[in-house]
Amino acid sequence: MGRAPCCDKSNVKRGPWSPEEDAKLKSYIEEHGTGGNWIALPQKIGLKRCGKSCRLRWLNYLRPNIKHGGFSEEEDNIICSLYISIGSRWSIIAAQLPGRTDNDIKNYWNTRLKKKLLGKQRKEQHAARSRGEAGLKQQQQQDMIKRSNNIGSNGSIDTNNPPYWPEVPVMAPILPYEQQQFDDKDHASIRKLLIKLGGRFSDDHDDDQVLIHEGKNFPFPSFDHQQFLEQQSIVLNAMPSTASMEVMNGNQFVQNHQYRAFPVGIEEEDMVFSNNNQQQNLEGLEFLYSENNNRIESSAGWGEMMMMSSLVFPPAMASNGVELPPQMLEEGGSSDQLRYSSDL
DNA sequence: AACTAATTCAACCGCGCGTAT
DNA sequence: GATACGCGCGGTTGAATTAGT
Repeated sequence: MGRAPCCDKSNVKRGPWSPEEDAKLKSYIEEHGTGGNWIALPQKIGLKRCGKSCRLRWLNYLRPNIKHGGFSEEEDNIICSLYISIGSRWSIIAAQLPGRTDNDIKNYWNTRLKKKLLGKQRKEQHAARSRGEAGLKQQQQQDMIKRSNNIGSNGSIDTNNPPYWPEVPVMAPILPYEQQQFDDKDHASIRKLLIKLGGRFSDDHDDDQVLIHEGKNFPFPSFDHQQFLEQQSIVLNAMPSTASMEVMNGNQFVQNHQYRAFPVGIEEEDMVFSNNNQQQNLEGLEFLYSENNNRIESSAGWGEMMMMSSLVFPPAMASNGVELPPQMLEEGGSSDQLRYSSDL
């Protein structure tokens, strides 16, 4: 035999609460309290609601000093810390965050925090894989330099032997959130990552502050965009678009720089587009360069332009152990091909 | 502007537990 | 000890909103 329902479902109102219902419930509880019996409460007030529904409405929305949204970094860290030690005990976690309800925290975790954390985790895995492929990439970089010689000093291209475009790597498709499976393995790996981060969502130091900046507010002058682009323009015309700072791999601060780009020697009007929209969207061709490992992290583009996503930067950084021949910089990196945004 | 997909979050559901009888 | 009942919790649903095409 099944469990008896807590109320007559056919005789109670369901769905969103009206302001009138809210007012009735709020004023009654503020004046008389709950009386220790939620089931009997709606009858006393004259509400056609299930007692459980009244309780939920009061606890999650009507009771005083409830905060909605706008979770702080500190709250994120508390949630993550507690999640490590006790798991999805939302009511206990909520008890540590004044003004927050278990329902709110649960929703926040499921819709945002978990995703944020999984994104961070996948980035770490990606970086780890890339470190393993460093040797192979170095070879590709040298190959690219050789092929770049086929760009003439006037910017024209030897069509029989065009500049090097590495093949686009086969990547696992990024599924929409609903199609991603957060099974026990994911749950375990999230916990593992959180433990690694010391229970904090953000792995910043106590005396450091993690800052996310975009566009012209980017405050880190130590990265020389002009020099960087001059070095890279053997392959690309590029201009800085946006930049951000984040923390990866525990304590290491990393600056990411986003650029708009197209190959050197290929002017905008020379690009082959499969439709007009792509031409209009040329400005949207972007890639993200990570100072951390001297490589492109990601890109956004259209149609044929997606080949950009596989570009490996020429070994301009000393850590690669390979240096660009000076004449390459002169040939490909002339200032008229380099567009630099002073807005940054 | 219209349509679709993705995201958010309030509300619902059913189960386990504690307590009164 | 057995039963009934209400409370509280975590998981899930679906409407509303927002973002993307």
